[in-house]
Amino acid sequence: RLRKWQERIRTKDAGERNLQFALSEIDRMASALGVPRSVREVASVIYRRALNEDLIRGRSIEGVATSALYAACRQEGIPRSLDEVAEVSRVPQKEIGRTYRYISQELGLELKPVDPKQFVPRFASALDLSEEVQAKATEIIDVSAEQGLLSGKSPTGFAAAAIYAASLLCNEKKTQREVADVAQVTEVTIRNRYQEQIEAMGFR
Amino acid sequence: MSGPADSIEIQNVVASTGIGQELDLEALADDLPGADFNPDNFPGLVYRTQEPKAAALIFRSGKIVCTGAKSIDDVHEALGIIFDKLRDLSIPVDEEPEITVQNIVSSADLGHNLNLNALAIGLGLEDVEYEPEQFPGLVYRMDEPKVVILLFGSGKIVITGGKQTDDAETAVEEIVERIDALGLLG
DNA sequence: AGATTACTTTACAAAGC
DNA sequence: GCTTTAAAAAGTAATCT
Repeated sequence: RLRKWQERIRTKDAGERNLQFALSEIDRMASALGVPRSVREVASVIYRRALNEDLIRGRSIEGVATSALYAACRQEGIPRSLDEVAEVSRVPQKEIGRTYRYISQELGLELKPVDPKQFVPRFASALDLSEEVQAKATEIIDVSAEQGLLSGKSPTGFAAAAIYAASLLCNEKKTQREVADVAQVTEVTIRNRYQEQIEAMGFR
Repeated sequence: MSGPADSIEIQNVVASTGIGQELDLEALADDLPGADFNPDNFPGLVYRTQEPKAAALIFRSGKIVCTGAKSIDDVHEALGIIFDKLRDLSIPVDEEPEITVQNIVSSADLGHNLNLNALAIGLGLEDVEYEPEQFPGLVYRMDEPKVVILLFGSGKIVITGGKQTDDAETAVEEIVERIDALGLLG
């Protein structure tokens, strides 16, 4: 009985240490990504829920913690791409995506697909673009999405192309390379999306 | 009436069987021209048939997995060729080993572009996986028939997980009905 | 700036780590 | 969980000319 008692304490301590580690990792990654404190708290709640539902069995703590943060960013409307999250995590992108899909399903998060518009303010400010360009990019996304061009396309690539197009239209030109770098997509993707969007806008 | 169901094409059939006899894969790898056997990588020996085109994974236990065939008839034909090759090597093979179809992969065309965003919400986020950052297709798990459907913006779809020949047709009729009910089918 | 090749997702069996 | 095999869908990416 004494053994059992000691084991319970040991297990409890180990669990407590794991939880502390996960929460500190969420904090570290959130800082590196520059996400607000409120999002870290949402991420912590998601992680604790995953822990209570026993979703961590067979998965790495770091993987679940990273996925919780990725999900929290989406839930709060300030998404980070999987690439960005993977950069500050020690878990490979593929595992983060897989774990996210799993906890999202099991916890019934029911997050809507990422809206490309939500990347515009962050990408545009990283490129020192004006409010005018942001508004134009947002308009381009709305118009081209309404014409069915968004289905199956990566939200970051879609946002990047719209920002590139808007920068040209507003005479604040950024090169495809510059936009590609902040959005973590290739110039080829920007070129392909840009052509479709310009046509949808009735330009060209 | 030509509808989406008429566009269904079987792309791949996965089946399993067994010859009821243990095998020495090292010896078989030497006797079967074109056989690939890397036990360090994978315990199965890989053997490909040209006509019909298929790939078989042959295991030490005598169990065999056949994949890559374009029809159930092709599966039987390809496995028949393999059974005969083994018999030619004086390996006793059951008269008519039972062949079980494990999975049929089909493609089809709904004939209209799809708004995957609206579809994800309309079909119910709880049954749908749509992460365009990771993959351009929307993943829909259907209970009856029990299949998984990948839907793309072009209206082209993939149906997989079915074991019956008509699972794909039933699934296509069902998904068309559900999409239409949402008013999301052109 | 193309073209090519390759990787992402789904399902499934097999034997073994 | 992973390993291997096959095939489709469409998007993205790396590499070469």
